[in-house]
Amino acid sequence: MRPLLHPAIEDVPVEAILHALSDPVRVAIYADIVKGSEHNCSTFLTVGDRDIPKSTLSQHFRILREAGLIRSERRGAEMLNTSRCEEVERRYPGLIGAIVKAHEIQTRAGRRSQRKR
Amino acid sequence: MRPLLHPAIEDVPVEAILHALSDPVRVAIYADIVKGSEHNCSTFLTVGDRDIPKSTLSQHFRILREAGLIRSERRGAEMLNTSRCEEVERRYPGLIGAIVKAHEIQTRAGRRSQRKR
DNA sequence: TCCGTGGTTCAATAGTACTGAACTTCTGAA
DNA sequence: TTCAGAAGTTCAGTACTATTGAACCACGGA
Repeated sequence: MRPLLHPAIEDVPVEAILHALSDPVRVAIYADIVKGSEHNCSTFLTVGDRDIPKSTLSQHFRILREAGLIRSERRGAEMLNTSRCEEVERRYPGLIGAIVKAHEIQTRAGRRSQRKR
Repeated sequence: MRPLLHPAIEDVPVEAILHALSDPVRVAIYADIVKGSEHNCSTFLTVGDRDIPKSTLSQHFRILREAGLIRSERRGAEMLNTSRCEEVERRYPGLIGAIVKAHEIQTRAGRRSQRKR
């Protein structure tokens, strides 16, 4: 297996970060990781009410990783993913916070409008 | 020609905004429009040092428009594009500001490293 | 009414993303 | 040790999205 790639934040264009977070599954995953607890990939085999195949999940993690958003470390058989938000914050202040907050706002609004139905 | 679609901000998912701004050409265009002046599309027939075909440009504007980021109005033969950032700001506070700022930081860093070469 | 300018639409092609199947790596049990 | 199982990755085929040239529409002015 090829080694995990963790680019320096300086080498990550904003576009890559926005692209990584422009997928509903990936923001959901990332928002969860940012909350602070360590996660392995299998935590996310279902996101919302969708089942995600593990090959897809693996790609999602790769994209988050290569956008400099998370750090993945092999721990035995599994993988521990932690957020790199301090680094991102240093380079692009306020960016991650605003996106995660926007995601929360949307999630709350979504739950409200679901209750109405 | 079909009428221009301007969704209500409430109907725009964050993912659409991030996706719209995850393209280098589109952020560049949007950053310019946010600065406040009105623009028609042809202003952007070259972005940076790339030539953009006008069909492509038209699609980029459509994506920005359908992400709720800009408002386009026909003025005679041309199109005036203005930013809807107050509305976006009301729904997703801090988001646009952080992204535009990140884009500036990157542009500055890019110019610096080009000078070094 | 015709031309030029500014945009859009269409359809073909190029480029990404998703996913099942096969594989690797590690752990724990027998 | 060996084997089964759990956690991920890789590959390759298919499905989706983006880009772009060509043809078109819409308006304004000569």
